[in-house]
Amino acid sequence: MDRRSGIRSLHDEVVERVRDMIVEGEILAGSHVPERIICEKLGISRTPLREAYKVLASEGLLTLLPNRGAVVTRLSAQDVEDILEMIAVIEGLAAERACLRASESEIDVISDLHQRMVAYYSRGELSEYFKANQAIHEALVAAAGSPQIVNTHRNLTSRIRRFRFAGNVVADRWERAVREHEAILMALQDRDASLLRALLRAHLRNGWKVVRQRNRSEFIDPEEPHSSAKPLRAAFARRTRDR
Amino acid sequence: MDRRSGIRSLHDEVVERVRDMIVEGEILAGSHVPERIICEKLGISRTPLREAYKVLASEGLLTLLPNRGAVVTRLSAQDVEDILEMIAVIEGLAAERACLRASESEIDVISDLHQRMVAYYSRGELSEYFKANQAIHEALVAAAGSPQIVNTHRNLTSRIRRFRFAGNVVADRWERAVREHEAILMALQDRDASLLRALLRAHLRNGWKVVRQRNRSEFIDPEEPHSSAKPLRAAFARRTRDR
DNA sequence: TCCGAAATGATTGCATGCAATTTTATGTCA
DNA sequence: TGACATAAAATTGCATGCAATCATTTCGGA
Repeated sequence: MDRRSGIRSLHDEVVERVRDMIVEGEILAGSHVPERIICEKLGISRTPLREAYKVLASEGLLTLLPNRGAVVTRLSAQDVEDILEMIAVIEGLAAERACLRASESEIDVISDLHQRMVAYYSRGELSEYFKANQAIHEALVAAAGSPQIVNTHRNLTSRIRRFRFAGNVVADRWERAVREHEAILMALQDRDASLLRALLRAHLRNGWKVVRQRNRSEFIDPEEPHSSAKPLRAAFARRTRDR
Repeated sequence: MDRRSGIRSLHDEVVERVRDMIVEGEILAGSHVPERIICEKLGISRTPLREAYKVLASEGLLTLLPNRGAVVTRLSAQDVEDILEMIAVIEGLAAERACLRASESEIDVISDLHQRMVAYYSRGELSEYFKANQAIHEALVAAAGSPQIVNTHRNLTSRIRRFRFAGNVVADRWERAVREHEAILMALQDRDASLLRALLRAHLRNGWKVVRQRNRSEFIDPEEPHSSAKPLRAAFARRTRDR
């Protein structure tokens, strides 16, 4: 939680490493994640890993089954939509605050980020574009001046980040996303809170449409939310066979 | 996280126990919480406790200082207000959903809870009233039919539950709170989402006014967010000497 | 061959131990 | 007495070990 000290203990590092593995798809949704495998991959013992698992479970990325290990949480399309709706209202709240109390220099920083993002777009640098994009949303929330809001926003975005990750963008959507961002920036500069809120909401919705199309197979049926025993067994069999 | 299995592992139990200690004020905000003390109090070893600490820190109730242990997070008045604002928009989102998709029987359950709560009120049973009150808010959010929203709502409410705990109610506020709840229930029965949202928001705001009055000394100055200076000073002296 | 129970193997849950860091106590010098 | 450095004690971070639980396999019987 507390990121202001430069000292980073091992379990903190592990939380980020494992989170990245999940977000970047290195570990597939629904798959079983035995402690030993990750321990060996990271070269650590089980204690800090287990502590990291607890944190990731509390963030909603892992689901811990008592005595049966951890699985990467599978989300239904409805789950993703719900999380996006929550992000929308939280960003809306942040937007209102930001319009009221952000300093001009804070807005200038966001404006700079935006210009940089546009540059990445025109050069076709997708990965850099994504980072800048995310930085803008974070900066916008941060401009509300509330660590609590920043925390909650980060928690929510981390749950669905893997769906927004590279590969989930098509040329058409990319161009529109940039235009939407332009409108967002202008609304912020005009400190038009209600317009900003509406634009952010639409931006999130539009992004979701694309993700939904492309990842349809990824989502589970909300009526049967849990990976049955079969995939566990299959995953296990595969692993033991592989060595 | 997964609450449907009856099996509760020790660290889960510990999370709840320690959370209750914090929420109920047994451990004061800002105080240092050495592992050994809690271990002995609960009769467990440090491993499950440390895992619980990580979860509570990720929920925002504890702040972990690397190599220096855990302190109960102190919130500024602004922090509490920000969290309440987030609860308001999340409950608003849930309200909209609930008005759209809740079944009549779900609404009836909430209505029953309300009647029970009113009965506790008229009998002056504060503690029971609080439980019913909380159950209503949870049921209302649950009526939106989204586990994700329920999770996030619970996470937010747990951060400030200690401020709403018993003793924070005065007769005048109590009566008004009951009346507000009556209006809330009626709006839900009419499935009037925008009215419901406004009522929930006002309800939260009014509750906050009272808490703010009564707990003023509890809150920290947002500009100086850290606990006691004494232990920090020793660490600082050492650090400066070292370079 | 198929089904079910005991045995085997692997994995998780928790306790303990040791090294590293921090905090407190002690001692020295001005 | 007070400031500073050193020594001792306490606390945290991580690794390891053992018991408990779960998954798989083996074996016996129909």
